[in-house]
Amino acid sequence: MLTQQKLGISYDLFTHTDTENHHRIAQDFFMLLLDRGYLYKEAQKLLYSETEKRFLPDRYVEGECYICHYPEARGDQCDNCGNLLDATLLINPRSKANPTDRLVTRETEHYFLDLAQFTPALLEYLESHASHWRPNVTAFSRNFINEGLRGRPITRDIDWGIPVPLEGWEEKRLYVWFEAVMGYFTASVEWARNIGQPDAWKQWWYNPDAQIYNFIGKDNIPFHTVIWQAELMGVNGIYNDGDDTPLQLPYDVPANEFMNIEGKQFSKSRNWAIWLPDILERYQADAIRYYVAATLPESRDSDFSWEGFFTRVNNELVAAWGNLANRMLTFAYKRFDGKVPSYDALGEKEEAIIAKSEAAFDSVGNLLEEVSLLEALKTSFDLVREANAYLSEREPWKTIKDNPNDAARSVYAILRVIDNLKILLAPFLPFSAQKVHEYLGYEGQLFGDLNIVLYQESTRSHQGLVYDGSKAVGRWQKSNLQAGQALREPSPLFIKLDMSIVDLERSFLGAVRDEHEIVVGQ
RNA sequence: GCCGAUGUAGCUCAGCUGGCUAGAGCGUUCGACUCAUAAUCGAGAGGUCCUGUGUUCGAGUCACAGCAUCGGCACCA
Repeated sequence: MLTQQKLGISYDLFTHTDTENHHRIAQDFFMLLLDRGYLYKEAQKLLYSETEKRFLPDRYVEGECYICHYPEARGDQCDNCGNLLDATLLINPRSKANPTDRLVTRETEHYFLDLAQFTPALLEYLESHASHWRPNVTAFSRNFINEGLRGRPITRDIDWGIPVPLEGWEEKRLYVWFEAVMGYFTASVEWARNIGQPDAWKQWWYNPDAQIYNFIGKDNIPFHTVIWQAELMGVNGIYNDGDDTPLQLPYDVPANEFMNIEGKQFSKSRNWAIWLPDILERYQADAIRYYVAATLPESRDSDFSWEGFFTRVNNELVAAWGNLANRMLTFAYKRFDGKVPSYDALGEKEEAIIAKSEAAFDSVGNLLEEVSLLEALKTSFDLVREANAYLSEREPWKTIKDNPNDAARSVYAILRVIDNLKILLAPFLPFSAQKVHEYLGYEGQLFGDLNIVLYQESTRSHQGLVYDGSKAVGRWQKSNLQAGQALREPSPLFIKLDMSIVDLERSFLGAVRDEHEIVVGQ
């Protein structure tokens, strides 16, 4: 949470799934689905470890492949012949953790979510959203459904997690994926209660105008486009006192592809990773945010490289936007008596560039809504470049000598464009937006505060990251910058990076980490 | 193996329902400027649009086949 706070990622409420609230609602979901006939019971055979006294998931099992007789086949798939396997058919199955352990096949009973019942409704849901979804998400989900939905077990023989609320099922728990996605719902209920308006969550879930977006990685697509929808359809009307407004389904599930590091996949265990708490000690949050946003894997996998970080931060963020803001704020502060210049009238060029920056509120706003974040960022940066080009043409540093009014007009126009850009870029660069806001002489904070709050329930407590917007003055609105407004003394928005960071950061990749030096974020 | 996505300048990526003399940013070359963190501005060079076959007056865009990368394939969260 500390890391998210430092990065400026805001949530109305970022909470846990191990709360009483979440447990209670997840159990209510389960019972309602059961009552309505969307769950069924079935016995299945699984491998059981007599020493560990528990059933082992396939991934913890190895044995001889019953197809090609490769001796090291995994429980779910054989790496030699590539076939998907049934773990209970493995020859001489053994536990990975404990190879001498004897595994036996035992029968166990579980509840299954009967996804097949939802097939027509799910397909209809998909088709009605396909036009604004990313192609991969739609195609993948459609295919997942058309392959035929099977019942999915939603309970497990484990001793941690949410208890199954039925007599005789005390030894079993709800399957994590069945209940984890409910966090979207349960968190909103918790939030409503926390702010003292227990029904406020309905403005998301029972409001046909609300649009729910779930941001995920591509590996989680079916959970967020099929299973969660089925669960929601199944509990339609829950907690709504007989009102027949339908429970809202996600409007968009903009799954991202994967971001690699220096050409290879992230791996925590091999420390092929970037530790946010670490790099937040060394770099500005906005620099990190800029690079990640600019290389976001929106439609294909992308790569986080330190050389890329270095060049994009220096040549784009610092050189284009940071420099534009700094050069004009400094110029105005030094040459116009520390004030936003006064001018008699704006010329055509000034009107044009201001109008263009104002029009961007619509275009960038729309791009953000459709989650075209790369394009949204690019659109704002195009404007930055245009502002720089305008300055080269108008040259206020020259005109100020013999035509101060002309210079004033130019500087005013660009300050106003900068004021607009501050807001247009704020979703990406909130911290530097705040700086620009202050240098321009405004009061107050653009964004509210992110607080880490301790919540007490009857038997336990948990922390939440909570956004308090009461002090926020930032709005998605055009600038109304007043001539004569007193500026504050500016300084550069961003720190220019030294080339040495590239080799330095690369040297940390894959190296042994000294755990004592880790700044733990959460 | 099956399914899906992706494959376009050195790098990162746009190109929706076929009309492109294939675009942008960065890098690179040349020139200009000096208000600014040696930042900025202008001009130029740079591409058998993964491969092959086909449909079409016309294909980066459609179809089929293949190759490569990534993900999913249901008890891993």
